[in-house]
Amino acid sequence: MMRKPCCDKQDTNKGAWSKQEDQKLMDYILKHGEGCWRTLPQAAGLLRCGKSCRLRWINYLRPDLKRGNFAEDEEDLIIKLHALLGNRWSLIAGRLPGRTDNEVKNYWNSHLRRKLINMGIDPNNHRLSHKLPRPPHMTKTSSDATTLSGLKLSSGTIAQEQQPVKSRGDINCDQVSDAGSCLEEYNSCGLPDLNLDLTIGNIPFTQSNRVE
DNA sequence: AAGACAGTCAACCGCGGTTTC
DNA sequence: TGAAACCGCGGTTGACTGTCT
Repeated sequence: MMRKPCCDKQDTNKGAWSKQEDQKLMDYILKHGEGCWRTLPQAAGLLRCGKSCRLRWINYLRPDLKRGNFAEDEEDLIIKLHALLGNRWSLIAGRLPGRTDNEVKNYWNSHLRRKLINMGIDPNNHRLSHKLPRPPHMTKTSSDATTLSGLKLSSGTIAQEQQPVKSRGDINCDQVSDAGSCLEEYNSCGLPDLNLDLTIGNIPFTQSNRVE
């Protein structure tokens, strides 16, 4: 027997969520917990598809969300992780308590990308870009390393050359599937030691607590 | 004051992997 | 075992807001 489609798109609302919808979703999940997004809208009395409910909960309603401006250590961590993982926003967000992948992605695209470009760093591969104008503090010859609020960026390969991601789950470091193992692979590949301290607050990046 | 433009971010879309039947 | 639905992800869009001219 075939399953029913997740929702009848003709009968669902789209666009911005109203306060009433938020409240219904919040009440339902706080009472029944997350999961079964397909049946949730009807059970919660919402004219939304399950996908939309999930997104709204994860990105906006979850009580453990931090929201507000990103701290400097959060910025540094995003940059470090992006150098390692590329646009794997969910993995990056997993290392930032209270942040969502959507939030990290938006922040990267609107702030951090430009910040790196202004520093003369190509945000795609985290290499110094020779085509871009380099700020004065980066032109000195005594040391060809620069610091981004504590993030040491050597002049050579800062991260692995970011190759186009062919498909989901396809990542450098021989198909590793998470940041922790990627770090191990990364260091064993003979690549530069980046001294990547991937911690935020008091949550160190370890194999035991790594995101899946 | 108003129109143009740029920046931000919530939400949608479509894809690929996984699960279910 | 294969087809279809589910789920989660990254890319993209579009509404809204702030700034500039």
